[in-house]
Amino acid sequence: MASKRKVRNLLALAVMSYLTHRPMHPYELSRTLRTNGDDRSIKFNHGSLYMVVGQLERAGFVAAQETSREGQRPERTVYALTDDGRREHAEWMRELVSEPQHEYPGFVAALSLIGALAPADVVELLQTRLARLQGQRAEIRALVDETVGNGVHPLFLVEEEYRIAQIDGEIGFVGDFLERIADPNADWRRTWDAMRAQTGEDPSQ
Amino acid sequence: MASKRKVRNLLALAVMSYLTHRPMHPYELSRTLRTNGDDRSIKFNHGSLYMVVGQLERAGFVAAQETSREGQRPERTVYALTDDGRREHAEWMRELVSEPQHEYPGFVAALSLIGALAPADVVELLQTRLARLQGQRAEIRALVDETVGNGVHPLFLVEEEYRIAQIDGEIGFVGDFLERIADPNADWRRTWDAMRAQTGEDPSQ
DNA sequence: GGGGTCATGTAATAGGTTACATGATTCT
DNA sequence: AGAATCATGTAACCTATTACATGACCCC
Repeated sequence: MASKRKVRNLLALAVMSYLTHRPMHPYELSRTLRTNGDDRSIKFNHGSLYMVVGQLERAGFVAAQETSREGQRPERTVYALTDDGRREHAEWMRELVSEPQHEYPGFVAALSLIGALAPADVVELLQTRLARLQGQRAEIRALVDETVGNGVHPLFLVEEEYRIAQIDGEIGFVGDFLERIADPNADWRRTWDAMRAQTGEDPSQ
Repeated sequence: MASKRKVRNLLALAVMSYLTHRPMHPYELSRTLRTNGDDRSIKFNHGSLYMVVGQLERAGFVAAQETSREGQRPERTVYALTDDGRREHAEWMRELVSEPQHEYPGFVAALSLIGALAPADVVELLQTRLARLQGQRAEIRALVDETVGNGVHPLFLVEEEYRIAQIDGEIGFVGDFLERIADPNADWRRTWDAMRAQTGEDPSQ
């Protein structure tokens, strides 16, 4: 099922999404994505956009429609979604919503190698993380509240609610982990120290 | 702070981590990563490993130490961590543990564009997701329990506990979201339908 | 009317994945 | 002894990011 999509970059999904409504030229897409704040959810930079549009064109999901000129600005190529593109877009969306994907966040990588650090250090680092997580949570909450205050329905910010749920899960995990290793006599802490003694690590780093 | 690391690929972090203990040649690294199950936490494929080792060498974090030959097998270059490499490794680990990074999971992208799908459909898709999340959770739990049953201390699987915490957060979120849109007369559901009527979407897809 | 910034895109470079290649070992 | 798989690496090909380029508009 995890089909071999011809274009995998999620920016392409956003492009197809906007082209569902009406044809646009790349720069307009770029603007729209930025002002809609989609760049909080999808990695985006100016250069990649043109690349992605090119890929979509080669894949037959969008087609150049006309090249218009307005005032004395350079010519712009307007792209429209093809029928194939419409199908691809819907299918991809459905897949993303229904099938959890295996991903590789940096924190997971670090956790899997955490034995390399001294537990006393890790306690400090995790406390820092905890504070920052709480800060991020507050920022997101503020952003959502402000936007909703301006009359936007929370449905349009549901991805931010998801982020908050993830942050809360992480805060819980970090708290638990800290409890297990903060006390120098705790089981986990002793195991950790013992392992590092074995492999001959410098206990101070 | 969020320094401009010369090598950003997380696979490089794992490589440096293993080279902390002793010098190895790339193929041995490859084997070790696989058998230790690090490929669950760090994206890994055979080809990238050689690339990453090359990058690390150019950056001065590892150095070719000797080329050994065993039996009639091809020659292998053994790499050792340099002092710079040791510093970089420790610093990077500390950064990853203490600073939450902004990342771009596929589900967030889909959520931010979710308005393109019909709410009735989304209900179904989310139910499917929920079931799969529960399946994944059970798999991870089983893996952890089995490994711990074999005498491995749970400290060495802490990244899997983190995954479970994230999945639990996601399950909670999806459940809430479903409640908000499952009932055709719920506030969210009506907003959603109204928006789609405005932009003239086909209600059946 | 000159200095910023907006609008619009292309080109150069670096990063990552897949495919290919080849001798050694093991299995039947 | 031929087939399968392990061991080991290189090369070709995409993908993605950064840097460069250039005319228009706007402010003082």
